[in-house]
Amino acid sequence: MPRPRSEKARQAVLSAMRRALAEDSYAAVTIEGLAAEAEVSKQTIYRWWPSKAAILGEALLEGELPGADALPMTDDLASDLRAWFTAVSDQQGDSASVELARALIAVTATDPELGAQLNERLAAPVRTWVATRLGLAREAGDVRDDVDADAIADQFIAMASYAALLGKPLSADRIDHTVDAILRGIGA
Amino acid sequence: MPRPRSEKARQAVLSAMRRALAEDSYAAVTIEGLAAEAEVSKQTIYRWWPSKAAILGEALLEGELPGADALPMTDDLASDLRAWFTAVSDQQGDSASVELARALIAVTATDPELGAQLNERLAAPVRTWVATRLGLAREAGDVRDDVDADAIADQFIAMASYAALLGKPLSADRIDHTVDAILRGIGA
Amino acid sequence: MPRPRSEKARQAVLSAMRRALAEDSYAAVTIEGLAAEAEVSKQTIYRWWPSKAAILGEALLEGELPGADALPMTDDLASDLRAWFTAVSDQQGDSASVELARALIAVTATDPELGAQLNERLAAPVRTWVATRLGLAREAGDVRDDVDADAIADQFIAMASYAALLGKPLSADRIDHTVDAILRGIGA
Amino acid sequence: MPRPRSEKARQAVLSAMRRALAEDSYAAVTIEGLAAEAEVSKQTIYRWWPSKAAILGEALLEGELPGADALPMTDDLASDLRAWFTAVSDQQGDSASVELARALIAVTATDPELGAQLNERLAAPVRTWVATRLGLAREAGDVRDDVDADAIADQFIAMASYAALLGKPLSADRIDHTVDAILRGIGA
DNA sequence: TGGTAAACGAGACGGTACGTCACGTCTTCGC
DNA sequence: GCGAAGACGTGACGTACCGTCTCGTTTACCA
Repeated sequence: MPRPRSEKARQAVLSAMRRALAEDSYAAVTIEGLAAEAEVSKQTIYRWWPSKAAILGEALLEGELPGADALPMTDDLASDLRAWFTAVSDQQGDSASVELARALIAVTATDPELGAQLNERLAAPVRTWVATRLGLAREAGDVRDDVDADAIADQFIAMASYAALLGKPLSADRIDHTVDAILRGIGA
Repeated sequence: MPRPRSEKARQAVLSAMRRALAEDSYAAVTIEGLAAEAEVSKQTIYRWWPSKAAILGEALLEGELPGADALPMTDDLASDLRAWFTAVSDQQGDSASVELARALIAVTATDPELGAQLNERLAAPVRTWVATRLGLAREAGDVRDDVDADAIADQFIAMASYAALLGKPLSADRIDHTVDAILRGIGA
Repeated sequence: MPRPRSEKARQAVLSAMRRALAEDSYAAVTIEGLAAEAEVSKQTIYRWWPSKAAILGEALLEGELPGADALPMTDDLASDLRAWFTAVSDQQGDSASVELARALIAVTATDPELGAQLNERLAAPVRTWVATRLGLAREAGDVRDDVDADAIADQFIAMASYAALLGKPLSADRIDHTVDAILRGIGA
Repeated sequence: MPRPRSEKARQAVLSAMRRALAEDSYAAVTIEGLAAEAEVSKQTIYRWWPSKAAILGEALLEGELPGADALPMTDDLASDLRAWFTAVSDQQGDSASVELARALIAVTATDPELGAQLNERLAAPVRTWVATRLGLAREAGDVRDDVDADAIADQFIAMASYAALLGKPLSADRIDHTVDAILRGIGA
């Protein structure tokens, strides 16, 4: 019966979180600051989110997932993999994206429970893409039967995360090398 | 005639940091708490370290580096790689090691500069081990000439870090799969 | 056409105020708490009362005025005065009454304007009683012509208030002493 | 060994409390505001005082006690009493003094325990003055043997408090009347 | 007897102050 | 003269109420 939750306030907070991360490290973001930036009372934040990390989580889930939006599916496996790595690498040229990724990592390092949940959700698209794409390749006889798609996907995500963490996107050369080695590793 | 820096105090602080990390996340560790735990004044800490992260760095460098102490060098490449991944995976069964690794990641996420320095130092042994071991294998004709040892090493470290971050050590099965795929990827 | 003000809600609030004061100091009473206790919405309170103090005022005016209900009027002045002081002193044995009196004092200390209005109303019966009783005594020749009834009444109220404030009701002995001295002071 | 408590900070807080009371009611004074006004951190206040009331108490004890500094002791009892009431009445013309007195009353209404302690200390000089002065008068035969000095003193303080609370200082006329009645009441 | 408008409960909202915690700096004194 | 102890100003924490503002629901009057 009471007044319904203000979607405006919710979006303002999530957006403030994204803006704050673009300028500061996750550790430097304060709830006080978010409230001020979003022109929302602290109480409103505490009413709806249990922690700073939860706000980040929601902001991530609503926003574009780092490295999970470009899921190419042509009929050339090599070029698809290269395309994904390249997209990730390009995205890591944008500091806002890098900071989002780092924030996600920082949250996970501090609160593995929540981090795992977020990872679950953010990695899922990549995992299903890899599974689908490799499935097709296997049917085409391009890939071994015993290939473990999840292992490959985790490997991709690990490499992307590590690159984001250190702020060193994979170079085009290294992407080529890596994709070649992977293909040889899983090829029929 | 000044009194020289107290090595005892220094060790007490580093050890307090290690003990604190065994019980709490890096973010939950406070300088105030370290000082109390180490029975050292805050001033002593501030005199010798510029930040909490620096203490962690020094503690890491003095302690055993996670996943960098077992660098096997037999004449069987496959078993050497498996041995390394297994050692890392075993070490990740120990929560203290995991927390150290997570702390390192958290620091890097917050302060990439310092994180990169630490990473440099901690990853170096792994990188040189991979370079040396693959060099030998290449001489033996077991590995392609164009293999990029650093790329491989980074891939290893990325996978180990990601596993530590999520608290999900690689299973024996996945290690086998992964090593097989890598060998196929880089094999002559 | 509209729904009329709910007398039930009004009484619930006033009663909640009285109950709250029986357990806590006036400063510790909150409108939020009153609303919950009275099972009334905050809005209903704010619709009908401008302040917490106003609720207290109404509660006081509806309830029994502390020290203003026993206004004895026999033909023995000394015993009448003793009776009043004794009644007040007895009432101050009841903690609920004391807290009501303290609340009145607290309101007055914070908002002298409103406090004066309340005092006006609550003290009026005492003042008229003193005026009437002393008038009779003067006619009987028991009391000087120049006696200032209001001054005497104020003195009574001041003593009662001070006793309530400190939680030290006048002892029987002191009442006797005081009444004797007063009678000598105003006696013909 | 540590740094000793800063007397400067202490005085700044007490003085800020006195200034704040001169402008607002005690209830409207906030610790936050005191800290800002005194240019002192909240922590410093909380380190040394358990409550806002305690600050007021210390401020009162260090400052001039309302109505307790003019304790006349000539050889004319009537004029001494008149002098005291007049001094109190005059002091109540100064709004700062009135607000201090009201604050004291407000504290007592909220926390009778602490209020009683403060009252003890602040009333003591008056009580001893009354005892001494009436003692002299009794020796001179001006006053009855059975007079209860404490009862008289409490009566004085009650009247002064009540006047301060309502902001209605006793008029010269009423002082005369009152002192006359008291003298008749206690006179030999 | 059904419409309607105010009063109601519930509670979300932007705020302010609370009392606590840790920060990084400083001052004092003892070893 | 280093180091412990700890006071200091600063500022974020998470909580409690403030007074205002929607929300649907309920209910007394009037047509």
